[in-house]
Amino acid sequence: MPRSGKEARRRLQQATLALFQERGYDETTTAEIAARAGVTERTFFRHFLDKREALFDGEEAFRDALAESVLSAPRDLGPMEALLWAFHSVLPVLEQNRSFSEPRQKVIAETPALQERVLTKTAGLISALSAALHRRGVEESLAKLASQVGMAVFSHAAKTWLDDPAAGAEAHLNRAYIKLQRLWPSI
Amino acid sequence: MPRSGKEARRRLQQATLALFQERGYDETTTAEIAARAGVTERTFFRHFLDKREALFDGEEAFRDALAESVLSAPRDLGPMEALLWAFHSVLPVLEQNRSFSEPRQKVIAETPALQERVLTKTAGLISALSAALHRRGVEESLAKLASQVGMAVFSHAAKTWLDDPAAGAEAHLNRAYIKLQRLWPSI
DNA sequence: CTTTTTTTCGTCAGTCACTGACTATATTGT
DNA sequence: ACAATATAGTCAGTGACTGACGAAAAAAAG
Repeated sequence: MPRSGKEARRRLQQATLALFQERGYDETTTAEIAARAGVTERTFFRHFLDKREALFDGEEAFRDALAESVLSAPRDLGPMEALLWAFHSVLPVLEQNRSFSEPRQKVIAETPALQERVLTKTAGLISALSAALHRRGVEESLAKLASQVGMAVFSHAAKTWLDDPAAGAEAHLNRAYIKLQRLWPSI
Repeated sequence: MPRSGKEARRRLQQATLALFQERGYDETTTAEIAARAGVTERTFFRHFLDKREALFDGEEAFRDALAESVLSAPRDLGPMEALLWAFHSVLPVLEQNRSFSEPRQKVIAETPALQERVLTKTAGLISALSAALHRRGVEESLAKLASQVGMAVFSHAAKTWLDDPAAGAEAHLNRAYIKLQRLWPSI
């Protein structure tokens, strides 16, 4: 077993997903995960803060990319339009990781503890988006509201896309935004 | 010590909030909470599913009240208007529990684990609102989107109201909705 | 008021997530 | 080859949470 650091981390991620699929979250112990990855339980907790976090690696990079994208949006766009611009720009990342996201989503769907963590990750994304909008000159509380609404649209699109990938992520995102606009028929 | 069930439950809630205030969440043990409530640790876990839940008692009733209110809204109201109607109808509950909510909010603000639980409670509210809207004839995914947006408005109003109670909860809710509408200048 | 039934609680033993402190081994740079 | 650094193993411990069982109080039945 190579002591290369990042490889052990990858093996731990794979082992985590695999065991959660096979036995379920509650019936999987961190010791078992470590064992399958050819590593000690202590090493698991050096790479990940807790049992759940192994399934959410890379969210930090995704968050930063999203915030960067908001900042690089054309300056004449309003808050919601800037957010949509950013969402569209990260869709390739989604389509890239589909093979990993799909089984992950199934595990999460049947595990309340993991759903709870999804919510905090989403909250982190909202905070990052909100901060980015604020740096674009949007008033703080308005930026927060816009980010929450935007994330609702994006999450909705991501979900419908996972259920029906044929249409393409782009189309789902557009549809989600149209649905939102229907809430105010005057738009 | 009376073995009355609900009184022990109340003492456990009070002890939980008090100890979280004094020593912080992480430095408080469930055994200490139980001891202050004059009860055993085992009893704590009989009343509450986990260490966090003692701070979130009553949310279930609040959720049901909110959903009921959505269903009892005038039938000619659109989704967002029905939600706002429901929010306004539960504002008295908020103003009622202010003395309890205020210290609770402070503890939550400095405890990530509790913030995570807030998010799941909020998600539960959104689900209930969404189901209620769906029973009003709103298409399912649109109901979910509307509920997310609505909860964003309500949460925002609740927060600003806790920071500045002078204006009254009603005013804060109206202001929050106006802020949202500013996102689409054409409304 | 006594007996039976139900609810709530205490006790005990155990599992498992997670941490700190220390040591060992591999990797990197000189 | 040697020191410096990063990563992993070992060990002992804390604390949240659970299951099983018996005890005691409260409520219901007689």
